[in-house]
Amino acid sequence: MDTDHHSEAPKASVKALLDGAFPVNETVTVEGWVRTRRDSKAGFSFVHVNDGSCLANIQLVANQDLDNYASDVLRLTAGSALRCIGTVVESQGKGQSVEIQVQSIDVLGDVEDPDTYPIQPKKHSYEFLRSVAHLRPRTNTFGAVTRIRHRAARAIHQFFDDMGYFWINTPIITASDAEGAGQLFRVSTLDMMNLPQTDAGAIDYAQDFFGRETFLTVSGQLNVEAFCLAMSKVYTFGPTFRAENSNTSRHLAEFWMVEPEVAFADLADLSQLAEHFLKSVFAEVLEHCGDDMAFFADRVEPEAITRLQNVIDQPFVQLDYTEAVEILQKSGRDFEHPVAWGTDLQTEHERFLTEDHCQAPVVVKNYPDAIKAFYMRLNDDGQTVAAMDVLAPGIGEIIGGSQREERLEVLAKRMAQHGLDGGDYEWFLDLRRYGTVPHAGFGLGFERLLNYITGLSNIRDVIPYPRTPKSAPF
RNA sequence: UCCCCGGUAGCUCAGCUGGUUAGAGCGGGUGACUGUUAAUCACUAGGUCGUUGGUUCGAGUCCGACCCGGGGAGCCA
Repeated sequence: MDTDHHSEAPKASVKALLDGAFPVNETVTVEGWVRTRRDSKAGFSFVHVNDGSCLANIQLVANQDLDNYASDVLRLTAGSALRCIGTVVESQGKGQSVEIQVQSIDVLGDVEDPDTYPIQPKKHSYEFLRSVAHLRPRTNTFGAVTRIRHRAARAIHQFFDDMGYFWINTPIITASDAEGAGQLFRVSTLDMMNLPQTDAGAIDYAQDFFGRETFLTVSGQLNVEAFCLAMSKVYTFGPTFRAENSNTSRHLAEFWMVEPEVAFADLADLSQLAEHFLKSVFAEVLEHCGDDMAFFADRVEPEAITRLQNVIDQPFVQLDYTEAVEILQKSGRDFEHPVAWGTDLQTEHERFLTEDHCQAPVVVKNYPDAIKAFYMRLNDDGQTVAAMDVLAPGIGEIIGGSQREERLEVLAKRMAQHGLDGGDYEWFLDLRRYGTVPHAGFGLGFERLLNYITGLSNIRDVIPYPRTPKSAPF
């Protein structure tokens, strides 16, 4: 337990101390960053210290008889880093069960200019905190986000592991565009000031690093399908890149996506998987991040905890796209965008369905063929595909998925209709030539999930370093 | 990319229809007081009002352009 050769006292995280892992009268080493300091002229100071292990701080009580009381303790300000050796004692004050009676305190790093240190014990705007992304982990809010993000990621892996899925690390660099649109980040080592050209005057990508055009992945789905049709149950969980000029609170240029892919499964199996998946992750977060969730319920979104519990307790509402259109048309609402069968649901329509009509997560299934991607399975009606979106109140689309087109002829025809070059996708068609089976999968935006869990409304506040159009600092 | 809104002290903001030396709270410093809890009280330091043109006797305030940020829309996860 004692890995610190500077002292004999075992290191104690703030979380362990407040959990009662160290008995009263034990001598421990506490390390962390000062949040607040209050001095008593009776001859001692209270120093609240946070080490990120939990939301709460540990209170140090430092007496004036310490050698460095005047020189160091009285000069501690928010953000100072310290190591302290002290005794666990029952607190004489209210607000905490135990505190540390300091035996020695060592300032590891003071704050150069306390007057301009950005993180103060006060409310800051999220916009301001984004401008100090390297310091915002020291705030209560971002610390809580960080712990919940970790727990949710862990819960996702746990869920799939329990269900017999394998985690597949699909490539970040890819030559294909899974969405069929020009929205990719180019990966190149060519000298942009001196681009090699072909005889025809085009850029000669044969001279580029990979000998062809390459991009950052927009989805691991196509690659993971190959493993699905061998391992049966697989998923990806990794960074994803979209070069869309989207300036909203729900879009990032770099985000993390979870994409399960299941063999021998249809759309009904998939929507059931999505529901179990979300419920499992929410339950895990509620169980393990109680303090952090209580913080969000108190400061950010009063319903943060209750709505997660409601999702866990209630079955998701299942709607056919056609049904959803009818509900919207009969709603009597004066929508800005008209509702018509054959057009995609607009944000205002999705919000009505999930926030007003159902007041719960909604699974909308079987969309018109024309508005969905080429790889989605054509239904027997010849007009719709076996696609589904899971819509969450306040967030909108959180999951998008489909049963995949496993029939070679139908897939080839759909690819041609979408103008996709068969050559780059021959390997994808191979999967339909050799032992094809019905299979299905979905994509979940990890940050959107975190927005829903925490109640934070901006996606830039649930990822450590947000990348958005015209913005990639730090 | 489109439509709105904004940019004043380290932070959060106020500053009316243009008018002398631009204000508050928090934070910082100093002092008082207290087993304190984002303590309290007093004093104090701190601002080329996003940039740049223009209108005017006079611009934080009005107009144009640009930069940056936010909200909404589209696209999507």
